[in-house]
Amino acid sequence: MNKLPRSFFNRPTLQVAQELLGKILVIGKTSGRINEVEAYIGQNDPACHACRGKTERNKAMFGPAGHLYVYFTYGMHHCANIVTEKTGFPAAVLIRGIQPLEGAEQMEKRRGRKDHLANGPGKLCIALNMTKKSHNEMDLCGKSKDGVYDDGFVPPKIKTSPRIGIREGLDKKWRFYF
DNA sequence: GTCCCGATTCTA
DNA sequence: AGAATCGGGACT
Repeated sequence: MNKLPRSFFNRPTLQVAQELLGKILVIGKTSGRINEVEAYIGQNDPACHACRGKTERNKAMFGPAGHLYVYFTYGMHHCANIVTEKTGFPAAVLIRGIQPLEGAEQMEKRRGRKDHLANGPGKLCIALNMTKKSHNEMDLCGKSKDGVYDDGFVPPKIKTSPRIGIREGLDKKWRFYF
């Protein structure tokens, strides 16, 4: 399996988002195939956390591509994104769903159930044990095994829709899944 | 310092 | 349809 290099993420976000579908996200001893993502792009995207500028929370989005942007929301959930585009341009791809591969048993334990292990951004962070404290700003293109891998899998026809759970920017169909 | 609400999830 | 639950960010 090839680990995706920083150059993969340092490209237009919509392209990165679609090409992430079918790739394998590895975090610690758990992994899964990405099957749902959303793009959040820059200061002109009203749904993007960075639309009103750089803050302590969203600063990872302004950093180099290939790093994680993990944030805490609704008082109880974490969501994980992979930063895209050049340093200084705030954009990222939210990972909304994966099909569990390695460590499924561990994921079942963390989730406390055997189904719906990682079919949502909050659930996925629980399954992979990702938190803001431990994973925000982590580099996925470094020496560590954590990262995104290509095993040659080609996803079926990609579907699109408006992004989930937002109030503005519903005109953009930046959710991709299969 | 205060106030409002969220890129969610689960249950009823 | 509604609750759970708390930190960030906009604003006083």
